[in-house]
Amino acid sequence: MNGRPKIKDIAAMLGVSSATVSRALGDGDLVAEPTRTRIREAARTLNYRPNASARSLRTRRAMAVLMVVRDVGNPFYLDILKGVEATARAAGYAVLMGNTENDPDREVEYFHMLRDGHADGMILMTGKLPADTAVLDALPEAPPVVVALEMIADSGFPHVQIDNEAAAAAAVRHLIGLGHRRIAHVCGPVPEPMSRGRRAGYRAAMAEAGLAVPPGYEQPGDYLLDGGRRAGRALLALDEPPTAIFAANDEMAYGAIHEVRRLGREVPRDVSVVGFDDLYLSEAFYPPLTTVRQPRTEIGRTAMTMLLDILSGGRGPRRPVVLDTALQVRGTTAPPPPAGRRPHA
Amino acid sequence: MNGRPKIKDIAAMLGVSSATVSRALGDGDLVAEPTRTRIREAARTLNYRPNASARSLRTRRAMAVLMVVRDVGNPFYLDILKGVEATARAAGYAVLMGNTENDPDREVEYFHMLRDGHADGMILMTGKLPADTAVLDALPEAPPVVVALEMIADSGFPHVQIDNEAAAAAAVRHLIGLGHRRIAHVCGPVPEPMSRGRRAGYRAAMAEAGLAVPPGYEQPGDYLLDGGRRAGRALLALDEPPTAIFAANDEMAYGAIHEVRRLGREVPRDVSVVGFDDLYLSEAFYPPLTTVRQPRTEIGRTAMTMLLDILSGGRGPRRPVVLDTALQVRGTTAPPPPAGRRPHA
DNA sequence: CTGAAAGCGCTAACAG
DNA sequence: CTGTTAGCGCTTTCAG
Repeated sequence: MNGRPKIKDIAAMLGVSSATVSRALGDGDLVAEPTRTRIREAARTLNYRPNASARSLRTRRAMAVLMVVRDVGNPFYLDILKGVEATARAAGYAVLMGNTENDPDREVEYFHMLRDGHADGMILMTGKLPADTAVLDALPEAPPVVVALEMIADSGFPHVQIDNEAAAAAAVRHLIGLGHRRIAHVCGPVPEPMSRGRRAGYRAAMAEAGLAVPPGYEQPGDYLLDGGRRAGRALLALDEPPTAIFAANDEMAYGAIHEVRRLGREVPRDVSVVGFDDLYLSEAFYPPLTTVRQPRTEIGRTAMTMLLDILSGGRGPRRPVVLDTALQVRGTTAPPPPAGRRPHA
Repeated sequence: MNGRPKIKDIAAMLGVSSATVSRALGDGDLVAEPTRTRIREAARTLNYRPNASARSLRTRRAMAVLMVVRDVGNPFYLDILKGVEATARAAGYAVLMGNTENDPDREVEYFHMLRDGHADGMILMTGKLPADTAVLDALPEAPPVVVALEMIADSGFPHVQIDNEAAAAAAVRHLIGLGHRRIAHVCGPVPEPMSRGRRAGYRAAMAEAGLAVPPGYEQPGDYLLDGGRRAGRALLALDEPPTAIFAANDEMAYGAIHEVRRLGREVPRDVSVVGFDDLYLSEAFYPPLTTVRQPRTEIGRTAMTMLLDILSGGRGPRRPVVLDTALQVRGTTAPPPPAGRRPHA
């Protein structure tokens, strides 16, 4: 049989109408048992599969969702994608990858794809909405969009996230508990709510322990390796360098550790380091990285579940869904060096 | 304007036919200049976007490709995805993610998606074709499929890959050059051509240097952290443990290093380790991992470029495209310990 | 250069 | 329970 078979072919071959075939192939039992099995068998023999666009055009459902991130190359998104994919797939949805690279044009483009029927819904992980609000206005009142991880102020979209502030505070308290008093923080880009949240947690934990945050103890960062390196270098160059560093993500923690070592200090002997994310293979690092674990797969799963709910008529949760984090205490944290042996010795 | 505008709306509003609108919005200059701009402006004002399914149904092109991997959660695929995405996007194609997890049903499913018009082409990175050949038979004679990275025997599909054997041999030669003579290999799953290739390279380099591969020096592995750990443990337990280990991928190299350290040896002082892949952040590892770098982004770019060629009528390269690898010599390799100080001392 | 008309393959009224 | 009919929104002959 050349050229994929269509419903019409099956109908003709079996002497029924195409409507009957369509119904027989669907869920309900709107078709009498004998014909139904005949039709299904014929379909299987012919290796029939409904044409995707024809069906979508008719039903107005693409059976696809769009997962939009800032950088597909970032390992952070992997497990989230995994959770999204598994949940989507179980519900019969395909997953389209969107990558914005912070390009406003692309950000808009993906919203367009929603409107033009490429996808039925979107999971947004870029931390912002297109500046060009025309796109948003063109969407229906309750667009099938779920925001994951990153707060978008006043977006009104349902979202799933973690409590960055609480998690960061817990990480810093761990360091304080070990006896550290000079604890520095490598921030993420501070315009972003996520970075601010983690910094707020750092500040809160310091304040609650009566510890000062000396000038230079809050280093700017970009969530990248090099930013971590720069911050590490700057911190060790201070007159009173910290004995512990809390980095806003694992990648910067790696960078900081790298630099600390390059300058002849040891981790955690001279300087303790805590990260945030618990990347794949962070446990394989040496020493294994102490870090805040985010339930990434579950974030993906939850976001997709929320989206599915919305797509089937639900409104989605009215308040943010907050998932639990857990501090993974591993090998990069230890009590501070004895007072006589400052790391800058 | 409620409800997305369609061509008909624009046509009515401007007093032209919908055919004219369609043409004006297309590429060619089949429409007189004045009307053409009028139409385009109207479209922009209305925020018009053609309906994806309607267009696909008519043109028989989904403008989407499918990238199928065995495990979306594996960081290895990240940069490849990045290359695919960038190239696809530039050509106006969306990227659908496929994840098989080695499930034969899913493998088949993605081929179906090709046939039913969900996607126009596929980049296959699973290393195998569905066992159920019926699916394949149903495809056109030259299906728009490109195989990346993994050999599929006799598939006949164009493919892009690296020379696993040569790259592995180069890695082992590096160890030999440092003076190592007792070099072990942690294999990937040996049924896979990729794993066999790397093992073949290991054997070839050993043979060419006149070095023996004692029993137990070829450890089975699974490309996962734990497999690396197990292999590392087994190797150090040998009567004559190796002074160097070549792992078939970075992840197992990490596992092996982890275990070597747990047993009180140092890397590279007592044991040198070489990986394969050069994962994101492998340079941030401590010590930075010596490994074989694969041009992952380029692999993705190349595969997608080949696919685009096929989709526009080309036949694709008749012979495999082989991209270059490069050994990254970093911190986990060093000359072997002096004879008196065997690692099992 | 533009319009009229057909039709991609499917599903959903509406009848019977 | 099944058939007839219409139409989703677009592109593309075919005429003019």
